[in-house]
Amino acid sequence: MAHTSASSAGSGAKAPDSSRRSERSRQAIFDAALALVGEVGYDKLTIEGIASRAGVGKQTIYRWWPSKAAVLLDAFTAGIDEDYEKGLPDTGDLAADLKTVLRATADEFNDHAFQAPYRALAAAGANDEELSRTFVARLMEPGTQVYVNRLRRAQEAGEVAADIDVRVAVEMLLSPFSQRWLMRTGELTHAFVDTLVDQALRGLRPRD
Amino acid sequence: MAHTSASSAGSGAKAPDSSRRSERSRQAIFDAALALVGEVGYDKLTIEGIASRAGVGKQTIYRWWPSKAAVLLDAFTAGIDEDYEKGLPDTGDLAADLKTVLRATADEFNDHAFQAPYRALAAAGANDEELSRTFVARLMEPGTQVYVNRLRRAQEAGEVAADIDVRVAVEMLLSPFSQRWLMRTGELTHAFVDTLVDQALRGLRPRD
Amino acid sequence: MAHTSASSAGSGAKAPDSSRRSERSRQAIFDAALALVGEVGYDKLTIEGIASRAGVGKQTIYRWWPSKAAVLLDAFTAGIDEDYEKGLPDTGDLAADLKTVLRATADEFNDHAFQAPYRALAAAGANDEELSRTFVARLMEPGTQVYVNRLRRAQEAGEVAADIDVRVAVEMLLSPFSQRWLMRTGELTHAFVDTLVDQALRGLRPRD
Amino acid sequence: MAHTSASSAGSGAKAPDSSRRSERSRQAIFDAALALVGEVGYDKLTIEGIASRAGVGKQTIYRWWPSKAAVLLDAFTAGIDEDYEKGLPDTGDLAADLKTVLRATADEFNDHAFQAPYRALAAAGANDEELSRTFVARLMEPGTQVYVNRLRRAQEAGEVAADIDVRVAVEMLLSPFSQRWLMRTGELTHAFVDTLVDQALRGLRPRD
DNA sequence: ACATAAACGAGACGGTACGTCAGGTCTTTCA
DNA sequence: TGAAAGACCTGACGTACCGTCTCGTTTATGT
Repeated sequence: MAHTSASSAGSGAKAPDSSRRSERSRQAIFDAALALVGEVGYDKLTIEGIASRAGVGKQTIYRWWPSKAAVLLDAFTAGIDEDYEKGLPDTGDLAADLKTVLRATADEFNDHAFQAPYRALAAAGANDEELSRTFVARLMEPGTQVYVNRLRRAQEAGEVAADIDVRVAVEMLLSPFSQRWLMRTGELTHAFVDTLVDQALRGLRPRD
Repeated sequence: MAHTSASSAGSGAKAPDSSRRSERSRQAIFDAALALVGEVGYDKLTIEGIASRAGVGKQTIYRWWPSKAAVLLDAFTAGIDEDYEKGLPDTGDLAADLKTVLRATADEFNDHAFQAPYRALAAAGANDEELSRTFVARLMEPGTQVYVNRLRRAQEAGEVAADIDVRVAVEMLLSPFSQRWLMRTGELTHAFVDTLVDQALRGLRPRD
Repeated sequence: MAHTSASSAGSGAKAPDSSRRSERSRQAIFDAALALVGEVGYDKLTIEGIASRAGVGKQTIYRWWPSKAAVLLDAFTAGIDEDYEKGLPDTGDLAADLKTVLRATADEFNDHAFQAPYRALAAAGANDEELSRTFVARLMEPGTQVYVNRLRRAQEAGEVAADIDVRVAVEMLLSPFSQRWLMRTGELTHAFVDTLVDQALRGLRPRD
Repeated sequence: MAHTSASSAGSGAKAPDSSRRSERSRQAIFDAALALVGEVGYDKLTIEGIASRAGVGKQTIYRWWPSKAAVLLDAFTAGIDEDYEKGLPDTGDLAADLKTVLRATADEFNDHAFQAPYRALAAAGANDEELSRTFVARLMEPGTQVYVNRLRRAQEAGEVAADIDVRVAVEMLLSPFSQRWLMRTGELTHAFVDTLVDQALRGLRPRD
């Protein structure tokens, strides 16, 4: 998977030659950024700190990224590199499939190493429209899409009513989850996941 | 409604005498903070900027608040001061009541003056656990509670199935709304609100 | 002895009623100022520090003195209160008399408690003309004058040549002493004092 | 003559790379410091003021000097850079030679542009032992030494008695001069200089 | 293999804001 | 009503980073 910079622009400025880029530095910067955001938090994460920890000149960061948020976004997505192509499991039991996946996701979101950068990026996105578009497109949208696809298939199979807006249905499933985590309004337990799936699916079934 | 400072702590440090506090300065700081966050955004909002705009010494801000986030939170809540006691309307038609209120809320969230501080606080909360607790308790929880109450009443009236977890049901209603707005994953239109309410209620009805 | 403020001015400002002044506070301020200048040095001596140490409001200091230098000057002179009226001893042996007094003075100047405030005042005077006039008039001039008187008497007795400028002669005796101490260009030893007196007197004797 | 920074130390802190130093900034800082000390006086001289006037970041000053006194000392000595190697004139007439030089020095000390920084440094030195050592070594000692050398030569020529302590003799000549100026105890007129030289030399001559 | 040009590490630079300290003024409260 | 207490506005402190800009030093072709 290619990880282009978060800033695609570069209108007038002379672009650096990315073929001569030091892979070594790039990786060291990612490692440093992720380590530091976990240690000191996003607010105290600095370009200087990353450069110093990575054993890299500041200019090497400024040459390739426009902001610390962009660095972190690239670092995080490079570390994820997950395979959305498989899609959700489809055992025929929609509720069971959703519970399986969401329980696993809950465990992931409860992992400390994962929290700091993800939270930081979500927060930075709230105040920076361009960043949030990239964040959503790169990280959130693919994850959402697999749910949409799974529900679409269930809909075709008659498991879900035809007049259901699948997109909204997925949001009803995932947003309470994201919201609890991001705003710390509640724990992400397996019990919560189960209740969420059960109640969400109640409304999707075709009426008699 | 009393708005105490976001930092209730005061462990070892000697607290200033709040009875001698200048109400004039307090109000000027709130006005400046809200105006500036709208003009320059949260990241470029500075304590110095607030102090200067408010015609106030920096120390007067540091004396009463621990961070710019705390200032903004107090400023924002002081400006809201809304009356949650009335609760949601109850015309007997749950769907209609919810649509009415959520459409109005959508309009409010689409208002520019409201966006900047709210977004900023939500974002700051993501990286600062203590702040997020205050933010949730002061701003989000009361708003959520009125929905919980309304649904509880509907449940008692038999409009909503007895085995429904009302809290989760409210989250299914409100989180997609908040999420769309915060992450900019979609527009907050009246059509979206209507679909959301309709699909959410589908699952709540008692089964035949 | 009356200790008027170092700033005699006070042209337009309404003068406080000095008859109602708290002698208790005044003394506490002097004690605090002298103690602190010895502990932290002149540069880190602050009005707030003096007020706090003296258990006194800041305004009580600002009411009666215009600057920390003025406080210190009053504190120091109040603590000295020496008796210049006796004048120098006159045993008939000018050299012996001078050596006796200057050796004692050297010991005094080498005393730590004496150094800090005196140095501080001399330094402050270098940059503040008005203060230096007061400092000189109150502390240096009286001390110089007793030497002038003693030499004048010696001149009348024929021990010192009639065409000698006594004032300059005294400066030749005392300035090397002060200079060494203030600028730390040398030690104030008894040997130095003796050499100084001997060489200074050599030029004063009437010529054959 | 090389003018190294007043802070020779650099014990634990990592020293900046002086080969990359901006000569432009260095000179601008000197100019600003000297101009400002003349305009506002030493007490109101601030690092921020110097930086701003010099068009320089504050850190550029803090990187190279430990205090405003050190800046001023370097600025002043860089501006002097005088040539002590020539020594005092030696026409064979000691009194005339001394009067010539001291009259010129008196004129220099009466020059306004010279006064502010020199006074400031002398004063700062009184309260800061390390600074005073540098001040004396860099500015006062070389000036004193040329007098010592001249007198030594005169002593060898038999013009001055062999048992005279030349160092003390020079102090008797120069200290009254410095003292009058620093403490403002008198004017530095040519008449004063002449009297001083004449009376000082009276005691130096070999006895019959 | 060598020249050359770009990326690189390092870090000085002009700036902005930080959070703290003290200055000097003003108001409130107490004895 | 003088003095304690201390909140207030002001402004400088010394520090941390910002983003830009040289400096030599690799490094990686492309002739």
